[in-house]
Amino acid sequence: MSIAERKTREKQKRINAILDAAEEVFFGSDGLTASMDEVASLAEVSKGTLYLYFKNKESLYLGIGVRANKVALDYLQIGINRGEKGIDKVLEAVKSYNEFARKYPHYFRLKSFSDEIANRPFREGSDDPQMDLCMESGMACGRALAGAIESGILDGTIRSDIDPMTTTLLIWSQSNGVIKLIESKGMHLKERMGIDPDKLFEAFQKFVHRSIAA
Amino acid sequence: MSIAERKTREKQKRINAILDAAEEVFFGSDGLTASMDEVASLAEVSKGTLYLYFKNKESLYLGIGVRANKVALDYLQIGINRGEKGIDKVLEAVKSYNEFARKYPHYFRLKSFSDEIANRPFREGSDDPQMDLCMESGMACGRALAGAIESGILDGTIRSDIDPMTTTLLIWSQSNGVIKLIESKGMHLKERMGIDPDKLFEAFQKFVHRSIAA
DNA sequence: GTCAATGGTTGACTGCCGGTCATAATTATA
DNA sequence: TATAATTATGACCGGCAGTCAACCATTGAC
Repeated sequence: MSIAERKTREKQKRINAILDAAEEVFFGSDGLTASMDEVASLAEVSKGTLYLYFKNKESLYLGIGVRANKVALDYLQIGINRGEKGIDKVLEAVKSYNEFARKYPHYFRLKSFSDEIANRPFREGSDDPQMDLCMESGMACGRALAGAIESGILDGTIRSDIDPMTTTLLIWSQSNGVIKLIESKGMHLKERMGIDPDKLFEAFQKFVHRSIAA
Repeated sequence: MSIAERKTREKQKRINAILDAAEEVFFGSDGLTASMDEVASLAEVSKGTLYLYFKNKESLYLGIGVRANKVALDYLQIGINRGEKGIDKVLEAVKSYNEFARKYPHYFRLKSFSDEIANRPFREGSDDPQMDLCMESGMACGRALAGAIESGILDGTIRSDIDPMTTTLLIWSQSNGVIKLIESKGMHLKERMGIDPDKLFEAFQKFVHRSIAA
């Protein structure tokens, strides 16, 4: 160990420092002024070095996307553990995921963004390691939810005439859609339509419950 | 009429020509090479003129977003008319909206994008007419769906213990989420998860049906 | 301790693109 | 026809993503 290992460790430190800087710049007060030069200077690294660790700007976004996915997974897991029966696990997971989106709106936005580019058509052998990391961490979220649904079918709290995989995808994408709406409409919801965001999400949970409960 | 009217008509022609060019450039073979210079040259207009009719690039996107919203509304309406009872109207509308997204993937993508910027926080008095047009055309879609839901509650095919407005928002955002997933995962769905996109959407319709049917 | 060699780091530089503006052409008005 | 108003032009500017030839530090051999 020692030499080579220390190098790897230092490299990882560098990468993390760069990602820290990138988050600060990309999520900073004014999201428009997000230049690579700024990230470089904030990470106390030259621009060349930046491009040594990350293929391009998109790659940096994907790097943050990985972090976002990890936090999202944590939240999902918390929800899943909170629920007793399978159906509760699912509903709690969804609720917890919403809490994640509320608490880390930047992460949620970036997650959507990075999911989109990670799944972009016609990219088989990706030449960007961040891309693979991002996809893998994204799929982990899906697996967690799928596990909860399967457990619900097993313990009889979720109807058994549905395909677990299909249902996972549905609930996952629906959650993203609803949360995105809440995020983007923001205050407009309450002020111009008289709808409370929390109430809306509760309605979504009921909606899901009616659809999948045994 | 005559003079002033002719001017307005010609102006509108110009705007449409520019939007045609913009669509061709933005949606063209390689979406990456989408420069304003290119739009200008394709519209056979100087760059200055471009900025005479559209505030900036984003404004052009919004302009196309308006077109997208109009087509989407057409599809929704077709679905609504296809359904007999209220519940059928809703399910057919959703189905038809999915057909829209399949047939005009660019429009669907752009619709998401423009919805996002049109709803961006802290923009009250927008100084971009395209923005207002885009918002209005987007809301028209919501109203159409809301109408269908309300008719379903009235004719007893949709459960009456739900709030029409809330349900409209839910179904709308859920549809967007599911379609976006299908769009973005693309072939991955079938090839790597063995799931047929059409089957997935049918499952979504059933999901909705279970939740809102009386 | 010296000396390559390897791997890591730098920042000036390039090309491109969104957006502007002084000028020019065209059209309306008198 | 002369003048005013409107509409069109494209050279130009600033800024940014991404590159690259030169530079520096660490390492391991002798």
